Amino acid sequence: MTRATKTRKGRPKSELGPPANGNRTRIRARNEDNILDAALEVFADCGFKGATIDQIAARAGMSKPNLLYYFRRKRDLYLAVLERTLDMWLEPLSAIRADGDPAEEIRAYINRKLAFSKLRPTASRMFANEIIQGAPLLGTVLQDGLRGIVDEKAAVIRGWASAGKIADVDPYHLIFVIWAVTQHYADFASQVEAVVGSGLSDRKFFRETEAAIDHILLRGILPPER
Amino acid sequence: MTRATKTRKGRPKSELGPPANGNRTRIRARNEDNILDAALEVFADCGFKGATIDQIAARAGMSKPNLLYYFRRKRDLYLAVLERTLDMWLEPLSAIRADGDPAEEIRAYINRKLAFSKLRPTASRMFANEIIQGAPLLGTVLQDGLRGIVDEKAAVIRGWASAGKIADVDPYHLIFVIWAVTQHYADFASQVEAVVGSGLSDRKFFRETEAAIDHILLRGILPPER
DNA sequence: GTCTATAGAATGATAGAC
DNA sequence: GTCTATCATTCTATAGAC
Repeated sequence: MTRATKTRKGRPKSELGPPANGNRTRIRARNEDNILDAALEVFADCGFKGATIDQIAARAGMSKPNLLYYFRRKRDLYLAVLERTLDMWLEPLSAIRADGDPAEEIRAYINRKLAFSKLRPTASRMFANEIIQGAPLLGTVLQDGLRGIVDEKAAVIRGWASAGKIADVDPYHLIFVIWAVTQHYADFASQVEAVVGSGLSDRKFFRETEAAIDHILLRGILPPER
Repeated sequence: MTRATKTRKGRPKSELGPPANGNRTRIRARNEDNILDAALEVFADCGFKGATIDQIAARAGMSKPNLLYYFRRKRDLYLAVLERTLDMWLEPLSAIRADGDPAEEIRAYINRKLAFSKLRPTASRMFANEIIQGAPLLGTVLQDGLRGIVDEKAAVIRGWASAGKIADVDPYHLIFVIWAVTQHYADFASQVEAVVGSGLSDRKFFRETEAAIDHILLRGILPPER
């Protein structure tokens, strides 16, 4: 009775306005980009339910019905935004090379992930919002895409640990720690800003953050002379 | 024209139902607790805007108007929930002793914070939700209470570093790293669960997590023989 | 393709009986 | 203190003119 999953036809969802008779205009591409950019900001600031189509349309410089011409439903727009940035979110992990220098590969991974937090803090916050609430809309989409690549890279790191090239730490926890630390500076930027008055967009603060994280995760905080 | 900040009288907000003529019943205390417990769950799962009073009332086992008898506005309830758990959130940091053994104090702090993530994951997620969106409702309440204690403990940690008792790392970044890592296992539990199939409520996984975090943050991941 | 107008649903909050 | 009934608002989404 509840759970009325309405007309779910076999069509590729979350896509396109009316099936045009052959038009793939440049104006469409530009408007869709504008909408996705605007939606990212608003969803990150307000969450899915808190964001309104009016807000997003205003920020994209168009009317609400006009926006709904490109994305028929709010949920379609939400998922389109997440999917557009998913590759960027995964890329730093994918780039880990099994044949590189272990410590240097991990340091480079940390730095790539921190660079993502600097360049795309809004995308990071939107993902964080979705995951904190249990990924109710993204569902298994992210999770499925995630587990495979994480397992693969965890095996690589485990190999390094077995060979004594790095300390013997659980590779999954190492990955979680790196995610946690690097994303913290994007997701909780308002708190960081409130405490120290700076964020990653400040070049000096970014360098200090990178140095501190690299030091702590690679060398720990015990004094040099043990 | 926009921004119609309506009748904001000088009354102490976020409090109590009708100014009773002297009743401070036990039933009130019990109902308020039930409501706050239910609200915590729903706000953490859905965010402020996504949560509905109906949902919270149903989970608390009462009707919507009855809930609104105790908390006149949704926002009042939201802030009451956050305030009720704020002390618990800050306690692990407050407990750091300047006269203890530095490395052991920091390890104990990490473990207290991780224990909080295990015992109160929902409260952690609700705070995370609020902060990710820029703390629009909590405003300066949390930030003011936070900065003082953080500055104080950062000075303690800096003293340890200057004395060579721990490595020379920026104390603020060390605190941020500890927050990030320990809270990750509560806030992003759905992601952790999706990747490794466990969470902090699993005793074995909790011990492994604690060991891995302690190792990485205290000793780093470079191999023992440098 | 873009707009105005509006339908239809959900929800925060109140009134008033009991 | 608790309930039913309801108002008023906000919002998603659609219809249809241009």
